[in-house]
Amino acid sequence: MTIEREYTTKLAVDGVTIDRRDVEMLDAIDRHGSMHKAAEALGRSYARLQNRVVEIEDAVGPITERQRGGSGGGGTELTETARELRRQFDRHDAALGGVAGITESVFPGTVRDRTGELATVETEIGSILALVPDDATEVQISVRSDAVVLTDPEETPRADGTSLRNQFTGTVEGIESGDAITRVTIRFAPEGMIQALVTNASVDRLALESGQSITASFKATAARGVRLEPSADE
Amino acid sequence: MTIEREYTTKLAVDGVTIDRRDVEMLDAIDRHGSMHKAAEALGRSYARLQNRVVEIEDAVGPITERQRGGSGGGGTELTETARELRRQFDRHDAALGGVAGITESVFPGTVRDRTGELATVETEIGSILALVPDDATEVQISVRSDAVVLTDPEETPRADGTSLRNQFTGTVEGIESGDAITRVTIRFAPEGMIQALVTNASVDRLALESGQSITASFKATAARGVRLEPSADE
DNA sequence: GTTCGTAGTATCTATGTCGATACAACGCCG
DNA sequence: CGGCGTTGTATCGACATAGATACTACGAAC
Repeated sequence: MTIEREYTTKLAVDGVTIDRRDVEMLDAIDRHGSMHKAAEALGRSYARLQNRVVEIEDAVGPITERQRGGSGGGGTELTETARELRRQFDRHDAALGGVAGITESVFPGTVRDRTGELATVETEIGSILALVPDDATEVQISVRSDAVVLTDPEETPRADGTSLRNQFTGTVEGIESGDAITRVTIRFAPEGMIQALVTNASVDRLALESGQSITASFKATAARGVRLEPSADE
Repeated sequence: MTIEREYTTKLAVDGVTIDRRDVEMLDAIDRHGSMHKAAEALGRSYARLQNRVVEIEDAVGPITERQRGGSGGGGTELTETARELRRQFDRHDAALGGVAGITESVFPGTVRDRTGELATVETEIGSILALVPDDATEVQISVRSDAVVLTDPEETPRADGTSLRNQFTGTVEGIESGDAITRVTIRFAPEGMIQALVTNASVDRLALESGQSITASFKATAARGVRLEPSADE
């Protein structure tokens, strides 16, 4: 059973929800200069596409300047609003894509102390400071590998000079290098492991190799807890 | 125009795509012990719900043990597979929720050097090492505030002792404290700004206050570029 | 004033999803 | 042996979405 994490990106603006299809529509209008050509290029019906443009404009204001008649019969141009929507969508989509594509390290544990949404969670690798949902006590802490910072244990700054609240020292167990990015697997004392994504250059500078001692740090705000034992009976 | 970033969470397992509705269905079955009661509790029709269970099982194997007849008429229990699906979904959902809810700092810039997906991007605050799409040259770099590490400039480790490839020193401009988390805004020389999410405890330990000099660092793998000038004409 | 390619609008139809309904099959229990 | 509350299955209709089609309106260029 192979599980792939997926998602769909949306923007809720005023009254409407803009999805990928809408953004592709705006893109096509921008490229072709008319809604008719955009519809044809996308394989959509002109009528629906035009309706959708009006629907969005009713909610968020003008996203197009549409002209009928005139040289060439008229045409449609995007407004700056439309371009801003597209940029926002692309950024959000990239952020979500980052989450879906990146490995995470998972540590089951139990919540000890709590201050608001922040809590100390007891796990197999030690205490982790993380964001956890309000009512949870048994949780899984998950840490995105692109949030894990590696440092030489010798030079790791004193804990009070940084906002990296979680620091664990272990040994390098695996190194998988790509074109520019390397995935480093670090093993802690009993059986915990964490993965870190770092640039190849960082691998060189830290002179990482298997068996070496290394410190992995991550921020409390980058560690998220998910309630393990589910939903209370209602 | 207020824009809210939204998303829908999905898991693609073998042949099917499992969404929030499916997970809520599994949850209800688990709580009530039967598909009939689950359907009633969810306000769904039993027929559709049962069809969906079979549909999922055809793709991923048994997610329930269903018994008809017997004491109480029978009932339905979840398998461990179903529980694992639910945990995966919750983790993924939490990760996506983190992205959607967190502020990002955005820096427009132009790509200089590139090695695979990693590139040096020239921005208003200086050179940023970031992940950028293959064909882009004009990009927006966006940095999640929960990935920004704050350090005392005096104690900031030498750049070659860490995998934090991007370091910028500026002055604290704003501090907004919540129950447990504080959002710190840092201003760089000309006009660039970045936001960092840190624990309140970190604010204390770094003795953060407005006007103070501070170093903000983030990993190259946590900085993502989005193509600004869109899609090539086709 | 005719032409042309566009915008704008209304209506019909196909499609897919889901609830509603009805009924058979099952097996323990009294 | 009948009752009961399940699972299992088939069919119908409601609803929303979108394509297909047809027609009007527009305005510069020729």
